[in-house]
Amino acid sequence: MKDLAKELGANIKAKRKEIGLAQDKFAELADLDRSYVGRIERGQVNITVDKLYALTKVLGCHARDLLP
Amino acid sequence: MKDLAKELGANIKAKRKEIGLAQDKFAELADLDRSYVGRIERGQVNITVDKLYALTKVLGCHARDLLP
DNA sequence: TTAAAAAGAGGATTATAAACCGTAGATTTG
DNA sequence: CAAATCTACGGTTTATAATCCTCTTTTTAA
Repeated sequence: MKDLAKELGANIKAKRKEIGLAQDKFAELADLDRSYVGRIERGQVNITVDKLYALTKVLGCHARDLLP
Repeated sequence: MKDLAKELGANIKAKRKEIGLAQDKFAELADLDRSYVGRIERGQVNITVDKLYALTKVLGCHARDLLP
């Protein structure tokens, strides 16, 4: 599970960088806590499917593109 | 979110049926509670990514194949 | 080199996912 | 038909996802 979260987090972060969006702004747009988004990107937490969708919506991609 | 869970649940159920696996046995193989798997299939709960993977592992498919 | 912006990190709390109990109702099978 | 099997469904409890708040560290730009 730890690997899964890490890979997913890395993918999310990469996508965010690609867009040139600050973590801070990213969290705000996804209506999530900034520190939590940080934990997600670092792979420290196991997120729910609806949070995953909240993120992909902002990133402008599909969950498929982020899952390992 | 409710729609998301419902669609995901329906996809999981369909895949399980396809394999000819009982919900009961399915839960056991995925190491999840039987009643909880029932709720997942009915779209009543918002599951975490690692539970999603636990299910796909048993179903012999990828998360991509189940996500709406 | 420094100030400001951005990301890392962690404790404490709240919300909710997931487990653990069961019973009722279908559906199938002998 | 009865018995066995499978699913729906709900209440309660436990584990943990997610929030909120704060401070530190790193990065970037001036």
